[in-house]
Amino acid sequence: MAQESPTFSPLYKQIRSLIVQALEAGDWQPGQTIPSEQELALRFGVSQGTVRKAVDELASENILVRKQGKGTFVSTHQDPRAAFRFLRLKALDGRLVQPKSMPLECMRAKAGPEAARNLGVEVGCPIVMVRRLLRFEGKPVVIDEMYLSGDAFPGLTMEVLKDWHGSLYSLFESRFGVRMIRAEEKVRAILADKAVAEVLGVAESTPLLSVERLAFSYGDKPVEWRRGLYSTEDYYYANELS
Amino acid sequence: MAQESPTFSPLYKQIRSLIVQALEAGDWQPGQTIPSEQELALRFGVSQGTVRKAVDELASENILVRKQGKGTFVSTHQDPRAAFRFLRLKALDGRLVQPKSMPLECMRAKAGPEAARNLGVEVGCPIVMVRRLLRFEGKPVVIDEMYLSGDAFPGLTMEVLKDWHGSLYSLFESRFGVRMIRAEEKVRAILADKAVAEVLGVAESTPLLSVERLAFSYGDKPVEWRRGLYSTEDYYYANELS
DNA sequence: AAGTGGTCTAGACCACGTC
DNA sequence: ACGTGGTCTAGACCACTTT
Repeated sequence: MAQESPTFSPLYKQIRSLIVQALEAGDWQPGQTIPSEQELALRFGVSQGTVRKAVDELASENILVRKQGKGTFVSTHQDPRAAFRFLRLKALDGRLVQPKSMPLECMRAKAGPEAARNLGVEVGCPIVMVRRLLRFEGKPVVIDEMYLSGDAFPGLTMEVLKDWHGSLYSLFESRFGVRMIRAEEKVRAILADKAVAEVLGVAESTPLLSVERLAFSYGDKPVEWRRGLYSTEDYYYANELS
Repeated sequence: MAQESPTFSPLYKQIRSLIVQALEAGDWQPGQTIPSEQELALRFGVSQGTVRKAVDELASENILVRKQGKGTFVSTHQDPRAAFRFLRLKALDGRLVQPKSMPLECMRAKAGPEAARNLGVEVGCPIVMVRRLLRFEGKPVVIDEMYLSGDAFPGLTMEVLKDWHGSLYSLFESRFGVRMIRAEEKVRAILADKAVAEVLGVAESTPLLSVERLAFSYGDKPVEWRRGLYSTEDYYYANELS
């Protein structure tokens, strides 16, 4: 037999790709259902079982959400329960608290070497820098500074940020069509400098978590690089190992 | 029809339980293969597809490992590549480094209220306390203090710890038959006190990660409660969000 | 060649939600 | 009653490893 599959890819992986392409193209919007498995099977010319395996994989990656009896939905950052997915903070007693975001600064700039490397663009490309404060139960807990590809976020201004009540990722999703799929975080411990201490309402030299995040959209494309400083006097960063 | 399934449980979940029971009973040892899907299907009187679904789930939880053409294996902490699973530290440049463990203290005691609550035992039950230092490339980076149910770890002494070259979890697995399946971690930032600073070779009041971990064995039984202090001058705590 | 897991199919039936 | 996803089956064939 000819060994004709050095790039062998199972059918369900190809179906998976087709579904992701449709999501990227905006054929199905966040929060809405996608066509039924039967219909997708017909459309793609495969059996329902093969579509099922593709959807299973996307559901396990939190890109789709299955609901028995109702259909399969495109996951959305609008869902308030999804907020914890990308902000792993819990109150010391384990409670999940919904933070409120307060923008501090929003400016357009050119990518420096570090931002360019992380975002996978050329040095000097247009980017947007956003600084904001997160309050939990009224108390400032997180200060974030993030860098976004300018091209992907036209018209992102201080006013837009101020008018938005919800998570940043739900703004990105609904206003700019940019959906965060996964992220990598690097956590270290640092000391609060004077400026940060003032904003967070803690003493200078208070220990803080430094959480550097690179967030990816479809196709593992990096679209956001951010660094957050977390005060962990009343909250902790929760993680699950398995 | 009678609504006879308030406690409905799919067949594959039951098969999953049977497999976990066999693992708990020690029928199949870490690193070894389990019987083939065909054989399990025969033994349990279900189709191969149902066994497959059960095994799929256990593989996704890192309890089993599938290897095409070879069989399905019981995962083991002996595998050096599995060390990162429960110790999420990488060098600043992203390299994975294999740490060396150095025991500092090992004593038996009675559970205080906090340890008892976390381990799910009565106050006063026998426990073992272990303190140890982790070195990465010669440098001290982590100091750990852990509490274990005394009953589950008979004969765990300083000598045993000193003689062991490998991860603690591989020692627990091979010598005591206790296998860690998953864990929850709470991460905060704290300041090094004088004693800790000395051991880690950093200045007093250096910011450190405080990583509190509760580790579970089969059946979500808590068996280890530990707190680690991580120096993040040369390493970071890596996490993947999705 | 034989044995393992991996993929794909087709069809039956169950559980859940909506009409 | 109907449509959706969820489970279960039986069988065929593919890809990988070992004998």
